[in-house]
Amino acid sequence: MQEKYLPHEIEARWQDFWDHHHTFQVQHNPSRKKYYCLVMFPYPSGRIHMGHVRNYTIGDLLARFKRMRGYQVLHPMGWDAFGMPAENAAIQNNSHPAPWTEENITIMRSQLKRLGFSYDWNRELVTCDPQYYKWEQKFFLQMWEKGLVYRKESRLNWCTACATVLANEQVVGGNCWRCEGKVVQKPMDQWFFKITAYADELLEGLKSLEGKWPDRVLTMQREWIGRSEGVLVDFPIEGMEEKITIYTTRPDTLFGTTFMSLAPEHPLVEKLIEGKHEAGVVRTFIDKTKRESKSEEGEVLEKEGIFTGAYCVNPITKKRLPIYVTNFVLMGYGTGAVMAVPAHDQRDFEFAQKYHLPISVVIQPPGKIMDPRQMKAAFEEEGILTNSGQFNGMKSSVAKLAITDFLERRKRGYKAVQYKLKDWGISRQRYWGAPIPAIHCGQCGLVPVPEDQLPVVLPRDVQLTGTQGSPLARHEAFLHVSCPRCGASARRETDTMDTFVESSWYFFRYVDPQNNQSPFSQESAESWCPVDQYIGGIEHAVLHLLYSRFFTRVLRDLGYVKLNEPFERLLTQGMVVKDGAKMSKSKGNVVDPDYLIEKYGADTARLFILFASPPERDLAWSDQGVEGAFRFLTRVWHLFHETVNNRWAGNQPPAELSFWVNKTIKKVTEDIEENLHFNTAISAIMEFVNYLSSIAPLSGLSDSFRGALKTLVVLLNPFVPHFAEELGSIMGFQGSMLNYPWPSYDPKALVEKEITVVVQVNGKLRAQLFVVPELSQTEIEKRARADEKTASYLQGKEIVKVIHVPGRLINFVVK
RNA sequence: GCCGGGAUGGCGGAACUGGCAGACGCGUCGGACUCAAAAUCCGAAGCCCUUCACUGGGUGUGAGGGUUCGAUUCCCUCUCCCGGCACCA
Repeated sequence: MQEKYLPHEIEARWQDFWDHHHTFQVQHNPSRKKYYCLVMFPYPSGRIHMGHVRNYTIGDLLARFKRMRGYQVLHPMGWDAFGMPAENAAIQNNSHPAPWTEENITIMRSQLKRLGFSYDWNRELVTCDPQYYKWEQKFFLQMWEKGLVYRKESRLNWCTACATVLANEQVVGGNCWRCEGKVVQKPMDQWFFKITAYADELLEGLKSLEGKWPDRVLTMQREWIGRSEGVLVDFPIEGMEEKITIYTTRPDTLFGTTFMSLAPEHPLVEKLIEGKHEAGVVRTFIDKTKRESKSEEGEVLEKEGIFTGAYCVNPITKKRLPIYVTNFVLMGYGTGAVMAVPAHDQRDFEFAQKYHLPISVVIQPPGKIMDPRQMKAAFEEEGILTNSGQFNGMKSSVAKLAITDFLERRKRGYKAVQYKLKDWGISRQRYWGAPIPAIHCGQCGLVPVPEDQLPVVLPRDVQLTGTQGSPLARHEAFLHVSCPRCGASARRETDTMDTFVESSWYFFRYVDPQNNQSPFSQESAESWCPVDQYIGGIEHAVLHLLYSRFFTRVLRDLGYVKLNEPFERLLTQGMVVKDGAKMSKSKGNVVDPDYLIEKYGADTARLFILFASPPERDLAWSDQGVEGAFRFLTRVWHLFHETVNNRWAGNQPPAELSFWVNKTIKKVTEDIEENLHFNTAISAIMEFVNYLSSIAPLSGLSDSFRGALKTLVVLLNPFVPHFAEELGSIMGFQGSMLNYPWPSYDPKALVEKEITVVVQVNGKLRAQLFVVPELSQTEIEKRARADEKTASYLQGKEIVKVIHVPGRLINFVVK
């Protein structure tokens, strides 16, 4: 055994060993229990950063631990390879996204290998591979057939100078981020996935994840879906056939409606103002609002509106209500029309005050009378109905039902459920993505690409300019096709899919990645899915995780899988921060993983990351902390070195050695398995090492001491695998430590022979007694009183009460 | 504004079900080794006061209050920090 701990030599050797012995390859075996451990796959952006290292270290620890616990573990890795950075880099370097992506993958793969992660590299997948996105195109066609895909006009950011669609984050202050050209809202036909068809199910499904996913992720998804129950109510328009339908969650306030608010884009507006002298000003107002509505994020605009000259009628009171177009009603939610109840809705209240519209109180707080003239704000809580005809005196909750019922019976209103969730727009006017398999035919309209023509391969021979729109639209060979239905010459769809589509199902492909007959066999999916532990950043709390849940249900309904939820447990790890900020190039506070590996080795990096904080919290980087981790490994190394070289003379292991061994096994096992608190597991190992070092001189030659070292090596294995493999082989383990079972502990060995009982007087610590666990209260009390210091506090006092917590403390309450 | 999460030494963090607060690590200080330094090893330490010293006492988990023999832990009020949502009718 080397005297010095030489991480590089050890790590290279064991990485080779694992490679040659195919240690990480896994084939499903129905007789063994399975564990699918997945970390969110990376975008191949260039090099691995500390966030990746943290993410993958946590996954690797669990994968190795579970394997030692007797599971067959699926632990795959791949690349989320489509996306804009590749395209931007290509534009900048006048090259192509493919080689850029491939080079990055090569670099990052070798970095991951140097960190010693236990991936089954045979299952590696790359989403820009036609053999991958082929199946995605197939899903698209099947979803289309099922009515889950549709086209709709929607407004996009359009740079007039580049003739390109921009993502929201590429619009800077109303201008293009690249050329600073003017950005306008351009309506374009877009492809959508009908995720709203699953809104209720996606919401309901969250219940089954309680306790297994972080609460805040569940809350965020719940709010994002944003379900509300209410009523659609029809308001007849004076002098017109049409009605205005509004959505409200407060039918109990219906009697308090004093005007009507329409969104500027509401389809009835034009009809309402037609031929009226208000038409001109209303149009001007709408134009102005459209320009301003792209307001800065988070800013609440001053409420404004304009009277249309038209009136509608409250279906229940028959009162005549002026119709306004306002800048605060959203077309995208509900019906784009709102019954305005200024007394009980703050927005309507502000608007009514500004434009001197009547305020009518119909809900009174219990035991109070509100006067509209005195009100400073709307009363939005529930209360007792007033000025509401036959519903007077009812509580809001009761009146809601009663009024809804009343409206339904007269066919003036209907119960309705609304969601904030919108359908998923998947069209991207971008080159580097999976082509949408559709054809535009002059005769037949939109025609799906026949399945046997998949994949629709993204052509490689394009020039990216960043202007003039998608290069696919100029690629003659790609563009021109004959219509699969009528044979006429037709045009291929040039939009590509949102890259979130690839990541919505990659976890299924891993179970059977080489399958060229189907996306994956049902059998493999049933064997491995769901993912038992999913690990990734909180930034995906809504989008990626929601889309994956949606896709899983779609694939279930298409007959591919039998599950509802793809990810059984979710761990969202915190950021890696340094000097109080997230590591980033612009802040200049990045620590390069390669540098770390060169200086200390992968095991030190892994140990520090796991030790520095619990996984869900942010990790504060500390160079000295890394030193500390390295120092710990060196200390352990020396402990083994001295032992195998018989440097210690003693052969008398203390009685409590077995207690220590068992206590440490218990603590480490439970911390990993139950709480995923790796930092405390490591501190338990450190305490164990400290103890072993302290007894080494008197017991280093004994078998039980050497046995304890063996246990230590096994416990260290998931954390610092190269290190543990090396010490394991020195201690006589054959092959990889991964094939050795995780140790169990003996509960009998955990029973202590002597315990500490704390003596308190009025809750203040005064003495400690060292006693056998079974000692009676009377005896403990006697000994406590015999203690000199305790006695001095009891002197001259009356003992009111004695509290004895067995095995812990005795407390004298005195006066 | 609404909804979450959090606040513990100089720092990262620990503490079972309400029972010795500060485990473990970093940093600091003192000592050993060394010509010297680094590395390593041993030891000290929440803070304040007290004692020549041994010691002794008080106080302490963001602030204030409450429940309890006993509160980092439970309840109420407040402050600050982080995250999410934000005209959603």
